[in-house]
Amino acid sequence: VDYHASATLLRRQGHRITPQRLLILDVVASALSHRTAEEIHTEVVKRQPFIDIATVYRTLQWLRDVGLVTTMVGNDGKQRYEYRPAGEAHHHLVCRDCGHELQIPDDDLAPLRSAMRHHYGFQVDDAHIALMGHCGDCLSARTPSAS
Amino acid sequence: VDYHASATLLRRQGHRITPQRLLILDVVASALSHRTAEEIHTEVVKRQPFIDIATVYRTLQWLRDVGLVTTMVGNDGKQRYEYRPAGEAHHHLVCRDCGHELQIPDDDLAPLRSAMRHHYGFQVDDAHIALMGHCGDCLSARTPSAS
DNA sequence: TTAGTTGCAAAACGTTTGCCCGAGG
DNA sequence: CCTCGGGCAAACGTTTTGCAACTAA
Repeated sequence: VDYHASATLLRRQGHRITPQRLLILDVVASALSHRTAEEIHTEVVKRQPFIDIATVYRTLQWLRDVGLVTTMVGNDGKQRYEYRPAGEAHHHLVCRDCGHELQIPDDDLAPLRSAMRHHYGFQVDDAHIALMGHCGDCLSARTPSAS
Repeated sequence: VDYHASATLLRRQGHRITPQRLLILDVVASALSHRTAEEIHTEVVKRQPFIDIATVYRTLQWLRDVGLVTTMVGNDGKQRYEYRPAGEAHHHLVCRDCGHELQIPDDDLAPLRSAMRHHYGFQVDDAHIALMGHCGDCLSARTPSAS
């Protein structure tokens, strides 16, 4: 993933680009879906064993502040981080069985958003939403008699 | 709220109905929206000062197990509990500004659910979903120039 | 009576913070 | 240089757990 340009830009803006920050950014950017701080730290330590998890937390907050990652709380209560340099709204379908995440475009939620706006005057966030459920593979693998 | 019948049924099923459990159930059932364990404990202690928060946690888990309350994690990472004896699917619009919760029927999410089913073969859970955003009151109170 | 529940305290867990050294610019 | 970020350890807030006393049934 191309985060090199972002790093250069950040350095020009006065941010310090350290090996730790680059490594953590690389791990987050290479991940395919949301990751917890601990998962990221585990991956980071494989390459640089002395990086502390506190550094991971601080760097993830920094990455969120500068707009390179977004955060969300999983249904396990843990904070999860995802690389998202541009601000395109997108959402997730998370399978409760296999844990697989499907990314869906904001267009799929647009009708719901406008319905909520009209029915209740409520403006649903653009920020990404995770819908829990079961993916097609797990559904077909399931016995019809089971709930 | 009528949870007396539920309590009677539970007792008949071999569950022990203690004063603590009845009080905690009453507090949860009287709440108008999702509450954290600590909020529930605060309310409980007003009536019975010696009830420990550990009892609140254990009772809330028990209430979830027997199907009288549902749980969800707020975007603050805290677990939140809501009295819901029947299984009617319903969802929430949570305002990020004032914290107000609007209950919406499952019908509002039905189109989205069927769209996800057809587009991605994904079965979105019936379990209630919280959509974050801003309610009409807070929107109109907001300066147009603000984000 | 007796299995299950409570209160208390301590542990567990994810996350944050204070400190001082070290490295980036 | 001089400021900011890093490692370490300790603090933090929420939730869980071990245990002895107790109580609902």
